[in-house]
Amino acid sequence: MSDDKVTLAHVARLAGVSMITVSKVLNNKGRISEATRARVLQAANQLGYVANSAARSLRGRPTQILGMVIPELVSPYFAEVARAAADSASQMGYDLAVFTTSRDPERERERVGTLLGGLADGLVFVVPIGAAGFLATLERSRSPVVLVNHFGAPTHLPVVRADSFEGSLAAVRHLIALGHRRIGFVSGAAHSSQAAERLRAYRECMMAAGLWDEQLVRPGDFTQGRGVEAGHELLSLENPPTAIFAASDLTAFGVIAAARSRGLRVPEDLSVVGFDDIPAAAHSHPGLTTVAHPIPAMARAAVELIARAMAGEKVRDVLIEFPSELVVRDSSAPPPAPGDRRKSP
Amino acid sequence: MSDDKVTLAHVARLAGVSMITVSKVLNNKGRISEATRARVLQAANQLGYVANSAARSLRGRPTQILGMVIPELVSPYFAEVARAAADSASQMGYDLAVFTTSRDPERERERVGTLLGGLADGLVFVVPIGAAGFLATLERSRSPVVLVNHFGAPTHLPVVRADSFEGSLAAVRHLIALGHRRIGFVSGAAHSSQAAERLRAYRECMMAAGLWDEQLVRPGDFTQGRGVEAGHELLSLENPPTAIFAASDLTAFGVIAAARSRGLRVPEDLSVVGFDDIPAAAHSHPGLTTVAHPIPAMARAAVELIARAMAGEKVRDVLIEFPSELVVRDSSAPPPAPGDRRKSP
DNA sequence: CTTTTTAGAGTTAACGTTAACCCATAACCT
DNA sequence: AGGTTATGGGTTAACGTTAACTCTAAAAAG
Repeated sequence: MSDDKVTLAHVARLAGVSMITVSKVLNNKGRISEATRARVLQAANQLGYVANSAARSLRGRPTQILGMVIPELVSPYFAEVARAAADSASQMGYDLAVFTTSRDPERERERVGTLLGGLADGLVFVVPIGAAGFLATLERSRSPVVLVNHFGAPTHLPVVRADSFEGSLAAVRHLIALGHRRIGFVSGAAHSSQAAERLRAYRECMMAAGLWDEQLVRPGDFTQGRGVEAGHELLSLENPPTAIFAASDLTAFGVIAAARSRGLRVPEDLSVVGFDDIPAAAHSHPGLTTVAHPIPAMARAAVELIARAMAGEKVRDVLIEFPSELVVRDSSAPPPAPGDRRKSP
Repeated sequence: MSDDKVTLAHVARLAGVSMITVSKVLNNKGRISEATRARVLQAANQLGYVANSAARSLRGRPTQILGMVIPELVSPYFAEVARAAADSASQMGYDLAVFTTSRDPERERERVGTLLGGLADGLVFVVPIGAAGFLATLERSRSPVVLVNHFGAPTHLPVVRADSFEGSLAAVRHLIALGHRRIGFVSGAAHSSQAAERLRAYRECMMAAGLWDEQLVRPGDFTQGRGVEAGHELLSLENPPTAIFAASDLTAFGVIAAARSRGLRVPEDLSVVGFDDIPAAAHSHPGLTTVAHPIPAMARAAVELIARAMAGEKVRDVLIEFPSELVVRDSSAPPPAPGDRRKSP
């Protein structure tokens, strides 16, 4: 009942021809008579033959597969990136093989090797926090590689990324324009260059407006849980903020949860702005004011860049940067009039 | 500057040893002197050597990679399944390679072949609408395979799935218990067996309660857009429903949007219940009453099953079914008192 | 001082597929 | 008839890696 692997040899024997003939039929190469072709296809079907892609790719054939290495799929941001890329790839006739690495550098290296070592024709590498230590290796590789959201060490590899600075600037300016003077900030993970950009924008803007106060900045890690903690920390200050800018939407949700648990209303008592514009931001109540990365556009650009590289085009040193954009929803409003604010316990 | 692929041979030449020695060092096999080992590692590093996984797997070595073939990542349900599986796999020391097929049967076959043909040690196949036509082929394969959410033709392959019937029953009963008598239903995609189960539960429950009316059932396709349309259709009936059960959360959001655009409040004027419990369901306003599949548990079960199969255990004919569960939030409430309801234009 | 053991390295062959040739046969020219 | 060209198909030799041996020299045992 259960054969082992079915190989070309099995099909060939059943069809009464050589392996090569089978290979030619299956790849539509060379000249084969209709009769032989039919016999081979029938035999292949009967045996349930499926080509061994490892052997095939070892022989140097393109696989029509694009690889993606991404830190994780758990956070909505990365999930969005993966699905957008899968979409774009599919539209261009490629399939996307998505690998997660849990941010383990050893795994990153391995997975990149797996993909470039024959499995995939090209690689989209979504750079994790802290960037990869083996970009040099990647540069040396002949295979087309595109880095997504790389902000680290300079490289000749093509990069597609979304700006975090301008969008963050817009967010803080928005809050200042609404009349806020005490604006808290919950930052992203320590080694994320995206997080650094967001903090830099906040700092620059606050300093320029003469509103800078180190107490208003709390470390974060992009998670919701940390948002809750940081929210409580900020709201416990003796001169608490009337608005909080969080470096991710999840963190912003955490801040909102913290505020509510203290009896504060959003946005009447506290304005909250997030970053990422994950789908939940639009569906939450109140709708979350946030900064959006154009993820589908980025994904499309990355896939297109890969395709161009595979077509032989030179893409060294290409850098495509997408602007981030402030999306104003309902979680930001003017600060409460002095004395009008509910006191948090 | 740019070498071609770096192979064992290159490393071997640089280190002044044979390829085999290099292989042994890199795989920690055989006896190698410390001096040689160090020399080889240094050479490998210097050249940026990465093993060619195609060749390696061709040779029969396990890859520590689990494959997942899934229709798409665009809908939150599938995205959740993928991320949960990646999580479980990672915890068990495996990596998950996720392939999307856009529901193209040809592609499914190809991708399954790619994965089983050396790339992956096992396969989690999330069965698309209408099931796969090549389960027989899969059954014959020696590689461990688990089907997720398979409801189609009987198979000996192990299956992990979530029930849709009981949860749907609970949802409709919940609405009836609240006092609703006119309960609409927007179904899922035509060929989805999950959708069929949900419809079957609705029909059975409504008939048992003497509330069945064919007019109240509208075809759907799991999308939000179709939810909007179907919502309008149902609310335009001369005797419109006071509650609508949608076969997916996205569709439910569409129904809510339709209701709001007609000036109806949810849940005061119209109760809405979804299915899936996607993350947005918890964050939306009002929180969506819905039926939850225990996706993380399913994913874990699937991965564990694969692991057991790889360990040699017999898993033929295993069927693990998880119950679905009604999650009551704020989008369902008693129907408005007669005459009290806002009229939709 | 010979024999046995063992550490350390190398040889051979094979995994499944296919590119690049090569070899028949038959049909077509001049 | 002798040569040329299609046509249909087979041979050979890799792709990069590694399992299972084999070989060598030196250390340990007798």
